[in-house]
Amino acid sequence: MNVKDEVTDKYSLRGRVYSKIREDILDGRYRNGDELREIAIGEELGVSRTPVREAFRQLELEGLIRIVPNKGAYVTGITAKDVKDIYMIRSMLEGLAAKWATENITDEQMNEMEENICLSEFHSSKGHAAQMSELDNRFHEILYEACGSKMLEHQLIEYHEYVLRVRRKTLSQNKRGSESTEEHKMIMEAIKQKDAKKAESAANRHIVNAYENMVRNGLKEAYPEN
Amino acid sequence: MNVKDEVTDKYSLRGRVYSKIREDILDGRYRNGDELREIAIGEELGVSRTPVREAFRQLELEGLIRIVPNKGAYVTGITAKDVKDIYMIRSMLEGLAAKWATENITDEQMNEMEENICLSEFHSSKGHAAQMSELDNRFHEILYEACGSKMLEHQLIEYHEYVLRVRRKTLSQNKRGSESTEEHKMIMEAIKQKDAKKAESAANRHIVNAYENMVRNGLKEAYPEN
DNA sequence: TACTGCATAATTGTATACAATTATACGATT
DNA sequence: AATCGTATAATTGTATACAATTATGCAGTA
Repeated sequence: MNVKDEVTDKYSLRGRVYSKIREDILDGRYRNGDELREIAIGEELGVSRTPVREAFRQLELEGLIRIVPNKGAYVTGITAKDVKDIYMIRSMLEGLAAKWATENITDEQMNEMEENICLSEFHSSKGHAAQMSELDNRFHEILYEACGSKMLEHQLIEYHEYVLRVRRKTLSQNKRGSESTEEHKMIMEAIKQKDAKKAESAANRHIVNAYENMVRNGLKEAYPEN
Repeated sequence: MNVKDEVTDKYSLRGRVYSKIREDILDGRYRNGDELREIAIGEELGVSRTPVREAFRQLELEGLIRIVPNKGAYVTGITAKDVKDIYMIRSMLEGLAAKWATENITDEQMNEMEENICLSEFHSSKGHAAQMSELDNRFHEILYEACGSKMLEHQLIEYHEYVLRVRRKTLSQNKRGSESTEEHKMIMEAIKQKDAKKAESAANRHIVNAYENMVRNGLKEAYPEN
């Protein structure tokens, strides 16, 4: 797949409609139990029902809405507990990815990981929040690619996307930045040493720490209790 | 939600068209790289392009096909390695579910689990393959419900569905039946004793054992190598 | 032969029309 | 007043029409 394809894909109507509704659910614009009407959403986005319906089917598969046949689509949303569960699940899977990466990472991926950490240390010291966020995302993407499993990569990307939205709700703060980079470094070094156990536990802890940081920054207040 | 809703739900939540195409991919009728044409599949199933397109969007989200805009839908399929990866991922998540179940299982769920194992022992001794299969599926469903996490349950059901298809490809054999029941019993007892660690490791091992049994029964021969 | 350019066909993307189902309003009946 | 039944409206499910894009075949040319 060349670059043009990727761009086309990303901005195609299909993707756009799906992404928009998904974002609105994860951002809390549509709330738990809200009924989504095909025509209303279509008009809002300037499209017909067809692309909206296709998006609905995807959202249902993802568990964000529930479609009752011949009745309608109802937002399932996510609660504070869901977010916690996702982080716990992700902690395990991220550990598995780190473990597998010790066997499967390529030299090129290893290099990009080291470069990523080097840059993170720089921008962290400067307090560049936007760059830090970008580098953090990229670190995890590299890890997912490096695990050598299409299935695990696919799964982790899905959870990571959840997290990107959730994080918007909590305050971004750069104190976590240096801690996070330090943890990335530990994961990277364990992978470099091919120490599977160490890589796994470091990745486990990293995600749990990220979650606990979010809780301290008002996650509970941003999501419904149940 | 009454019974009728559940039934309706079961057959349309993931529509008929989606299920059929998915099955055909997982059963190997469509092979890696095959191009799926909306009209052809629609005619085969006696529907128009609209439901087929909706199914395609879902299958793409699941990673079973890849849609290139304005070109077509191409089967991604699953390889022997994918199956292995899924089992390893599922092993971890099933362990997590068992761990969480020690805290969240209801008396009713515990009872059904015990009943399930009792029946499994009976049908195993009689060599009733169909009942064994049904009871095995149900055991895992109970475990997923009992973990008390919508997110984890959703995820495990998805993986479990994969497995249902995959298992068809390997010979079902009843020697595994008694072993499997024994393992279920260990998981159940650990949950009953609220021994989280024991429950987790027992569930981990159970899934790994199930995978190894599948390998012994010709999994590799049933799927493409890469 | 190999390659280019154009016309045609095939396929997907989107909008719309119609059918099936469900929700709602309102009058009749008790 | 409350309830039931029916007519109407609203909404979803599916099919089809048309537009946009891509694939294909073929004549012409070097």
